Amino acid sequence: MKPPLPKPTEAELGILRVLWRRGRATVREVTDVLNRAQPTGYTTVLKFLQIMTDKGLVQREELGRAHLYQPTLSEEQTQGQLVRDLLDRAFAGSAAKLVQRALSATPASAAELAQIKRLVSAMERKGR
Amino acid sequence: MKPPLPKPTEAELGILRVLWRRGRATVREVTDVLNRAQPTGYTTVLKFLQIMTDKGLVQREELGRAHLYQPTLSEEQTQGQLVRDLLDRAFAGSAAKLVQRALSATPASAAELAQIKRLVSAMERKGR
DNA sequence: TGACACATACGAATCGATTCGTATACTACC
DNA sequence: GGTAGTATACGAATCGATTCGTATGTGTCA
Repeated sequence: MKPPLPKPTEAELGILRVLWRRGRATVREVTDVLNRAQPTGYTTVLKFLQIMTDKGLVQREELGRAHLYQPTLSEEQTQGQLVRDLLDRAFAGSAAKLVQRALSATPASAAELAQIKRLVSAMERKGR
Repeated sequence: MKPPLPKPTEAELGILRVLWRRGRATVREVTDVLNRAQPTGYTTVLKFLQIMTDKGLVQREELGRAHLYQPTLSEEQTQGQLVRDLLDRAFAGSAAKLVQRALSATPASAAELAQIKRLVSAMERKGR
C-alpha cells in the first residue's frame, strides 16, 4: 500500500506550477521564475523542495553539483486531486453543483462553453 | 471598502455546513451535530465560533444566556468563493479545464450530465 | 593559495490553525 | 444558602506551513 500523496499547500503549488512548465528545474531556476511574481529567497525555495521531496511530491536527481527536481504527479493528476477534495469538502460530492458555481463564478467564453458541452456529450457516450 | 471575508479553513467549513443546514444554531447544537461524525469538544467549537465572529464569517445574536450564530454568506456564495479560489490557484482561470477535471474525477450520473448541459445552454443564451 | 561564487544542509523564528483546560458567571432547585 | 448544570471568556499547548540565517562543501581563476 502506498500512502496517497498529500495535497500540496499554497506555496508548494506555486513551485509545482513552475516545474510543470519546465518539466524539471534546479532550485536556482525555480527561484528566478518565482521572483518575477514576488520576492522569494533562494534558501526558502530550497527548503520547500527538500520538504516536497520528503513528502514525495517531487523527485530529485543529481546533476553535477546541483539537483534537478521534477513533479511526481502531472498537472492534470494534481488538478483532479484538488477538485475531488473541494468536491468532498464543499459540494457533498455533487459535480453538477460545482460546475454550476464555476460557471457563475467566472465569465466563460462562448468557446469554453462549447468545449464543455462537447465534454459532457463525450461523458454521456462513455457512461453506458 | 469592506475587506473581503477570508476563505474559511477546513474546520470552519465543517461548522458552516451545520449552520447552513439549520439557518442558525447555538454552540451546543453545532457541537452535537459535529459529534455524530467525529468527537469535538464543546469549548473547541465555541472557540471557533468566536474566531469566526471576529473574522466576520458568522454573525452572533443573543438568546437569553446563550448565543445564536448564523453564517454571513450563503452556502452558494461560499461555494463560489472557493471555486474561484481554486480556479485561480490551479487552473489559471480556465473554467473549462476545471469542469473537465471535475467530470473525470468523479462518476457523474446521467441526470447530472443532463443538468450540466442545460446549465451551459442557459449560459450561452445569456451571454449575448 | 586564497578569494569568490554558488551549491546543499540544517536549525530556528514566526504565524495561523486547531484543540482543550480552566476560570467565571448565572440559573434552578433541594 | 449551597450544589449541580450549563453558558461564555480566555490562556496556552501543539502542530504544520512558511521564511530565512548560518554553516559547510566545492569548483574556478587570478
